[in-house]
Order: sequence, then C-alpha cells, then structure tokens
Amino acid sequence: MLTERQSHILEFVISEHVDTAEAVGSAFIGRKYKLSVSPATIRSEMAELESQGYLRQPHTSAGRIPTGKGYRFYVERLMHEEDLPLEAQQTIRHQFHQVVRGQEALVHLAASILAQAVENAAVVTAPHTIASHIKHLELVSLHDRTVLLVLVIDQVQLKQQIFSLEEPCTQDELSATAGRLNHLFGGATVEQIESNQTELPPVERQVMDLVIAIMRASDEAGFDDARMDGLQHILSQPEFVGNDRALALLELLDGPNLTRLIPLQALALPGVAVFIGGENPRLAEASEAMRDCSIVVGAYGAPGVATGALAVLGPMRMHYSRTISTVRYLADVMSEVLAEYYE
Amino acid sequence: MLTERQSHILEFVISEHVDTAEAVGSAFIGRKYKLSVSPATIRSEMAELESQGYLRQPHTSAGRIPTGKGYRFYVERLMHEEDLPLEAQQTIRHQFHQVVRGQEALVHLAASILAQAVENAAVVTAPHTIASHIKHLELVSLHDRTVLLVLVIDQVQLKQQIFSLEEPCTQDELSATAGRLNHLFGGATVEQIESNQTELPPVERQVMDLVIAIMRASDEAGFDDARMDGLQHILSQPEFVGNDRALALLELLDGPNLTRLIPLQALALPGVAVFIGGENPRLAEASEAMRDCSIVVGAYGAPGVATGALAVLGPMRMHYSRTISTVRYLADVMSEVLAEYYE
DNA sequence: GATTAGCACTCTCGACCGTAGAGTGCTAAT
DNA sequence: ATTAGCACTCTACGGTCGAGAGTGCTAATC
Repeated sequence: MLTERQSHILEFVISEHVDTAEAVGSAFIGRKYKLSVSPATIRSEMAELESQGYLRQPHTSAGRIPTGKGYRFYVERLMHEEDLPLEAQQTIRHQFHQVVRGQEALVHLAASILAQAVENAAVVTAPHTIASHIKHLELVSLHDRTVLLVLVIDQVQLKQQIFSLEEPCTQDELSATAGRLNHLFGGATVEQIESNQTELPPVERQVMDLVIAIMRASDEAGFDDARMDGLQHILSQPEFVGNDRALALLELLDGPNLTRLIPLQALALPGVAVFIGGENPRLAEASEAMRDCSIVVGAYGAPGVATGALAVLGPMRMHYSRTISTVRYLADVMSEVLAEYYE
Repeated sequence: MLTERQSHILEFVISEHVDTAEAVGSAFIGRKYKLSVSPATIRSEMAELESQGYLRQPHTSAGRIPTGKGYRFYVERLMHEEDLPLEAQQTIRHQFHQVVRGQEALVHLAASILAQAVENAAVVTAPHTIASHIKHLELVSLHDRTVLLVLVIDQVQLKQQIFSLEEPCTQDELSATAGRLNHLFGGATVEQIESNQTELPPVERQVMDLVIAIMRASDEAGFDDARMDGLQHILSQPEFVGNDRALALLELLDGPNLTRLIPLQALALPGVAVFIGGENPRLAEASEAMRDCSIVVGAYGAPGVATGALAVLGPMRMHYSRTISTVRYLADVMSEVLAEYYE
C-alpha cells in the first residue's frame, strides 16, 4: 500500500532516527538524501505515512519518528540483510578462541561477545535438550553417609546433587554401584529408566530416583540457565537516561525471570526472529517499559538434539540489520562449537 | 575530640540523612530529637563538626550531610551493633531451605537473598580454597578420541574440561584409568601430584597435566566466580537516578571485574569489614562513582579450608547497622551450609 | 493532478526573572 | 554558654518570553 517514494521516505526516517534518536523533519530528509522534491511534498507523504500508522509525531510541529508498524515494515521489506562484515566476523571468532572450560563458561563468553558486538543487552541460554539422555553418573563419598552425585547428561551437561544414604558406604562400594548403574542405564532417557528400575536394590534405587528428578527438572525447566550481559548499553541509550523506565527494565531483567523474556516459540524456526515493541504479548504485559524495546532471537545448536537461544534486547530504535546478522553469525559459530561436543 | 552532644548531633544527622537522603537542618534536629537547646546552639555545634570534617554543607544555607569521616566515626563509635531481628533471621533461613543443587546455585541464592534483605546490590563469591585437594576425577568418553574430564576438588567444587586423546579409548578403559588415578592421587594437592607423576603412562600423564592446570587456575583465579544481584536497588537510590553516575557504576560492575571490587584483604579478618566512600584505594581509583559508595564485606566458610566473601554495595548513605548484621548473619548461615559439605 | 512557495500556527526548549522557603552565620543580649 | 533576632544566601519553582524547528493549509504553478 505504500508507493515507492513513501517507502524510501520511511526508510530514510528510520535510518536517521536510529542514528540520532531525534524526530526527523521533512526539510532535513530532502536535503540529506537528495530527494528532488520540496519539503512540502515530503510532508504530505509523511502525513500519509502517519495516517497509515507507520510514523508518528511526538507532538505537533515536531518531526516524525517510526512506529512499531514502521519498523516491522522496514525489517520485512526495506532492510537488505547483509552478511556480517568480515572484520566483525574475525573479531567474534577471535574472541571465541579463548580457552573455554565447560558449557557454562561458553554461555558467559557468548553473552559477553554478543553484547559487545551489538552494543545492546544480550541474553544467552545454555543449550537444552528435549529428552535428555544419561551419559554418565558418578558417586563420590564426601563423608560417612553423605554422597555427591555427579551426573553428565547429553554429553556435556554437568549436574550435581548432594544427598544422604541410609547406611554408611565406602568410596569403593559407591564406585562399584556407579559402574553398575552406568552399564544398566548409560544412554537411557527418563522414560527408559523408569520402566527398568523396578528390581533395583534400595541404594541404587535411591540414586536413580534422584537422577530421574534431576533429569525431569532439567527437561522441564528449559532455559533456566541464562546469562545476561551488556545492560549498560541499553541503559545508556538516550531514551532511557534520566528516566524511570530504565529502572523498570532493570527490575524486570534482574533475577530469575530473565528467560521468560525469550519467546521460545521463536526457536522452532531456523532463522532469526525479531519482536518489535509490544509485538510479543508476554513482554508487553510484563512491563510498560518493554513496549519501547525490541528483541532479536536466534537459535543455535543442533535442531532436535540440543538447542539454545541467543537474544539481543535493545530499544525499539535499534540497528536491526546489524543486530540480525550478528545474531545469525554468532549462532552459527556457537553451533559449530556445540557440534564438536555432540559427535 | 567530640563532646557527647556533638556525637549525638552527628548521630542524629546521620540517622536522619540515611532515611531521607536530604540535608538536615538545625531546627529540625532539635525538634525531632527533643534536644533542650535552641537551633542556634545546634548550629554552632554543627559548625564545629563541619570544621572537623564530620559534616559538610552541599551549599550555603542548606542543612548538613555526613562526610565519609562522619560515617566512619558513626560505624566505629556511635552505632550499636544489633543482632538481626528474629523475623529477618527467619526469613533468611526460610529462603535458604529451598532445594539447592550444588555450589553455584548456592552462591546465586545467597546473592539474591542478601540483596533483597539489605535492599542494595550484593556480591557473593564462590568458596575458594588456598591449596585445593583432588576429591575425585572421572573420565567420560564422548566419542572416539574426545574425552570429558570431570574433576571434583575440595569436596564439592566441580570442574569440567573436554580434551582429545592421541589414541581412541573405550569407556571401560577410561574408567579403569580414572580408578587408578583416584587411588593414586585422591586427596592430593597440586604439589603432591607434581612430585609423584614422573613414572605415569602417557595417557594418565596427559590427564594429570590437565588436572594440574585446572587446579592451578582455580587456586590462582581466586574469586573469579562471583554473582551479583540487586542492582536495581542501588540504581533506584535518589543519589543515582537521573544521573550518569549510575551508568558509570553499571559499567564498572558489569563483566569480569566484579570481584576486583571486593577488598580481599578484608577476608583475613573474621568479622565484617566496612569500606566507606573512597577508603578503599582500589575502588576510588576505579571509578569516580565509587567515591559515594560503601561496601560491607564478610567472609563465610571455614578459615583455612574454604572461604568465600559476601559483600554489599550501596550508596555511602546506607543503613550500616542493619547491613552489617545481615551480612554477619548470612555469613554464619552460609558457613553452616558449607560445614555440611566439608566433613 | 501533482508539486511547490508562502505563511500562519503550534509546540519545545532554554534563558531569564522573581518569589517563597529553608537554613545559615553573626551579633548582642541573657 | 546559650539564645533571640536578623540579615544574608542559596535552591527550587513557576511564569514569561523569544528563538527555532517543523508542521498543515492554501493558492499558485508546472
């Protein structure tokens, strides 16, 4: 429904507003982008764009700023998806070549890299499997009847749990028990364990009950283990300084509800999903402050085996093209790293 | 050098300023605290307190606010250390009775509880041992030549590392190797391992080299693994809203330099240490914004075995008594929990 | 019919000003 | 040593004003 000229004007307004955070006026656009029409013409086009909901005026006699609908149109129709510049790619790869110990450190590193690359807040969840398999379990005697259960599920995910036995038990006995259980249940899912555990002796039964509980929790919790980084970027955006919206945002993000922000359904799709402003109902309800924010989400990992999410949270006024390509690229790199773990 | 009346006035000014964040005037003090002297007298006492550096005026004809020196005097001489109210104690204990999986979750939980209890930002580091001992190690075959090393050090600290062998190896062989190494090195420190590993076969040698590297890193890194919570509290303090100091603070705290903020020397002492304003040189240099902040640090754990730090970061205008008793109490609770792990 | 110059209009923003209020320091009296 | 009285200072707040930016409308133009 937009003419070509209207599209161009919308694109210019967005591009300009993203850079300056100011309302954009007709004369400025005409001058900067060398449109061979007068400001008056641009004004009437802008008025049309406004009546269709793509732009709005903060107040009479101010320039225009894009609406959520405007950004949505931009992301879907106007924006040319570019590959991440080689230089940025190299920077990211370079940062990833730090020595990484284990999954958790990897997630932390990814969040830090992503936040720095897009200059916004980043959330990265640990990879998560739908139906987890036991890889290995180990029992370590701490003292007397207290035992540490170490569980490796899905190749690299480490879980631990301390518990008490009815009777004291030596480390050798525990190792033997663990060995037996590994042979019985190595590679099994929760369901397989449950159907097979009827005739176990009490100690082994106790251990496997714990294992089941942990794996259940891990399967259900989903993305409980998320890492956020780069808050300072989002809070230094002009739309948040000296504003209590920043505070509202902080309260929203702090604490355990971090992962609730990530629209998980987005992970079903292979590409990168963009949620602009209040488009994601869960977010819009959560906080007024989120209506001015956008989220870019990408999945990494192997579909069906283990997937995690990379997300960027920033003001609606965001450099979408760069953010999307960064998320996409980082997701690819993360997937590669994960592939090294899973076969 | 302060008369009793001056001390009282200082105490009143602090108590009032902590509550209201406003400068406190002479008439107000006299009225509220029923001093049987006129405002003029209080004024001259205040002038004396100011000339000695305990108070200052934001500008002429405003009331007084405490200086760092004033707070220091208050903390050391005027404040009566109270036990945490029973109700608060119960709240904390209650929150701690959540099911906690492993050390990391414990640290997260503690940070969250502390932040909530004192309504300021809280930093909690994982417990750290000076010379760590191997408790147990385990080798899990991921595929072919790729192996996951799981290391339990100092009872409950879990480390993981993926590495590659020269030759393929079955899980049974790996388990046997792990068993041998456990018998050889169970309970050993880095030094003991190093002096004993000369005649090992190559695979075991490779594993133990990794183990040494991990334990070294763990010993040296110290408190690398810290958790912060409750940032929103500190940023909603009136001295930080609509202010770029908040931003500076955020940048300072974000990322890996978190633990550098905690004055580690404080942990040598058993009690709770208080750093007011720029008293801690490392902090004062780090950021201008920290000059208006105070830190309350306490150690938890078993001295000489494993200790961690609990810290509260807030504006200099802080309820010291409550904060100190909360940190102290939480440190006690954490120590109890840890004692359950370490014999 | 689209475009444009011209113009009146509206709104924000910063500067300026004046007043009210809070709190001080000083002085002289108690 | 204390205090009443008072002049003084500074901030906060509200109002006014003009500059500037940008608009919408209208009438003229291509």
